[in-house]
This record gives sequence, C-alpha cells and structure tokens, in this order.
Amino acid sequence: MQTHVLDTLKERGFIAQISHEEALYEYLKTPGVFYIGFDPTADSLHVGHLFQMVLMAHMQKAGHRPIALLGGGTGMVGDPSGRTDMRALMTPDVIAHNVNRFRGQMSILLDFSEGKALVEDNASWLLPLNYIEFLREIGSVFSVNKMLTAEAYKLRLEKGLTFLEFNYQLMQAYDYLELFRRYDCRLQVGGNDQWSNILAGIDLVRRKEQAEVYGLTTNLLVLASGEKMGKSLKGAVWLDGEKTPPFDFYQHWRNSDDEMVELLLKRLTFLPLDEIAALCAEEGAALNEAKRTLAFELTKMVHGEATAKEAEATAKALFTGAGSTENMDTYRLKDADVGQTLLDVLTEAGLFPSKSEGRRLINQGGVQFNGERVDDPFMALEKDLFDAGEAIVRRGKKVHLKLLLP
RNA sequence: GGGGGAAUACCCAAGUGGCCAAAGGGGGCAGACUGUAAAUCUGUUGUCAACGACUUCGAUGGUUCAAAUCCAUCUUCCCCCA
Repeated sequence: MQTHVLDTLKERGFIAQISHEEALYEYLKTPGVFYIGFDPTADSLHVGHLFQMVLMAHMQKAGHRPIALLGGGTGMVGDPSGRTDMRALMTPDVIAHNVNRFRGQMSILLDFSEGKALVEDNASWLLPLNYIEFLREIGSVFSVNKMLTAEAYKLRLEKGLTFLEFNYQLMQAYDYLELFRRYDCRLQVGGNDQWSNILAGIDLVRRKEQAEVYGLTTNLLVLASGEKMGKSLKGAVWLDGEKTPPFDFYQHWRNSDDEMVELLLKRLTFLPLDEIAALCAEEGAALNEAKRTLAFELTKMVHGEATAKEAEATAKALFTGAGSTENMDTYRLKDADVGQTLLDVLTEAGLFPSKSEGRRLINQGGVQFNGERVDDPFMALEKDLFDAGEAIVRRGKKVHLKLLLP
C-alpha cells in the first residue's frame, strides 16, 4: 500500500500542528481539496514560498487538488499576526500585478492541466463584499473576546492594532468558507504563524455550514540561529531569474548551514529519504556533497536542468579554478572606462555600492584583480591588465565579476 | 474631546547648545581561521575630488557666532482620562 501523504509530510518534516488528525487521515484517503494562501507582498515568490509549493506538489501527487489562494483581497488589509508594526498598505494595482506574477510561478511545481490545481484570488469575492451584509453574516459569529486572547494578537495589543488589521482574521476565515462552498475545500494549510487564522476559518465553516473541515500548519523554515530563511547577501532570494540570477540562487543553497542541509533536502526536494539520509550521513567537509546536491536539485526545479548545470559549472570554475567562467556575471567596459581607476569602474559596474564602500573594501584587502589582491583603489585599468580581453575581479570570497574590454 | 509622551543612520537605541557623521547593541560587509559551513577573533559600516569638504537626527520656518539638542507651526505614532 502506498504511503499516506500525511505520513510522507511528517517524515519529511513539514508538519507542525494538525487540527483533527484522525479525521484528516480519513479525509485524505480519497482525493480531497486543500488550499494555501499566499500574500502578494512582492512581485515574485521567494524561497520561503517554495517550501509551501513543494508541499502542494506532494499533495497533488497523492491525488489531491491544490488551490493556491492569492491574497489579492487580504493583501489590501495586511496580516498583523506576529508582527510588531503595521504592514505598509499596498495599492490595488500593485497587488493585482503581483498576483499575476505569482500565478505564473506557481506552475513551476504544480500541474494546472484539467483543473488538477487552481489559482484563485480572493479579491474576486472580498472586494465586492457589502460591509453591512458581511458584518451580519460573518461578523456576528466571531467573538472579540476570543480573538483578543489569541497569541497572535498579544504583541499587537501592547503596540497598538488598528481595526483594519483586526479584520484580517475574519477575511481569512471567510476565504475558507468561500472555498468550501465553491470547491468543497476541506483543508487549509499554512505556516505555523497562521494557526489561529486557520482555526478561525474552521470554526466559521462549522458554524455556517455545519461541516467539519481541517487545518494543518507547517514548521516555518528557520535557520539554526532562528533567523528566517530566504534572505541572503542581496536580500530575499527570489524564484524569478531576473531578480535573483540562477547562479546566485544556486549559491544560496550551496552555502547552507551544515545543520540545515538535511532539513532542506527533505523539505524542498523530492529526493527519496534514504538517498538524503545517505548524503547527510557524512560529516564535516564531506557534507559539501549534500549541499551541492541540494543546490543543484533546487536550481533544476526552478530554472531547469540546463541552467542548473551551468550554475554548477560556474561555481566549480570560481571556487576550484577548474571549469569555465562562461556564466559568470560580466561587465563590459565602455570605451571611456579604459584607463580609469579601478574604483570608479567597479562602482559603475555595481560591484561596489558606493565609492566609499569600494575604498573600504580595497583598503581592507577584500578585492582581488586576476587573483592578485588590490591595494590601490586608484589603480588605472589599462588594456595590458587584461588577458585575452578579459579580467576577473573578486570581491570578498564569493562575489566574482568578469570584466571585458570594449 | 482633554492631558501627557515619542519621532535619531538598515533595525533597536543613547545623545537634550559647541568635544556629534552622532555612544552601544543587532544586522551587513571585509580580514584571519575553515570546508564556498557554523562558531570565534579583528576591522569596518553617510557621501565625495578624503588628514579636508559636503549632506544627515519626522517636516517647515526661526533664535544663536554655533542646533540632533532651544522656540513656533505642521505631520505621524503611543499612553492616560472622557
């Protein structure tokens, strides 16, 4: 008999809490419908979302129907859960733009053919809501007393919470009700910080429809240090190759903490558990093999195999000296750049955020030109410094840039 | 509606007339050590034509030789009372 999908998820470390475990096991024995909400707070999904997408993919493989609910409507309000300050409000057209981008990226992992998965935008039912009707139908079954006791609001009760944000939970609960009515959706999945919002939805469906629906939360992806995952050198790591080049994406995973590798492999890749166990049985430097696998698999998943191989080859070239430098970031000098100082050109090329910063880096020995440490920020970039029209500049250990003569 | 506070760099947070480009912490970046890891130690963290200059302390005006610091107005947020 095939492994129950909940067991799969458990084994791979996804699950934090389940609302009605027994009943959910039963429900998922036959094809079911479930949803996960995504806040359209940026114009691309990032690696934090990847985790939820992988979960959806596992579920879909097990025969269930995922609904990715984009919060085009809830995004107009902003979830106060676990936040100490109010989220900046986004304008409707920005939200609509983001929703569109998300829609496209979802298909990386989900099969949308023949309605096997759906993307919904809650703007379609939240925006037309009539205030008084909503209050009468939905607002009447919520207890403010109860909401106030929720952990999620504790922080905000001290710092201040606007009525706008306080409504978020009602809206999310209403989403669940709506999806239940439309698609007979009986499971909501979310990060563990969504627990009280999910419970509110379960409650609402029970009261309005006398039906039992379920909730499941996932462990948030956090670093061993407790830091949230998904940030790196240049901020968030996006799935969009324009915003985060595939090579940077690859490097992000390649540089994972030792302690995180196994967890990440389990939760973000589809590699069999025994294979993962074997990779991670190694200790110390040998763990790098597991990191390479992680980076490769994920880059392949998001950007395709060919691109993943390129990224791998580039990494090899940069860090071991073997392989090609073909896919390295490059900057072609302009005619006027020749003979200018290294500082000026590299700032122009974006390797330094400012000239001051560039000077600092150089003075601290953080910049190399063709393998030689640079000690003079004003070194002139003459043609004879280039070998076959190109030169490699390195900032720190990991940032490389290939300069090309005009 | 009344009264009282607060706004400082990426974040938290000192500073309440010149010694302030602004303490401290976090974060970031770099160096050493390593395994492209973590931890640790060190340096650094407004900009620039750089032992100097310029622009910054919610906004705008003012007082002063001199303002993050004093005054006025405005904006936003918080707290207490109603």
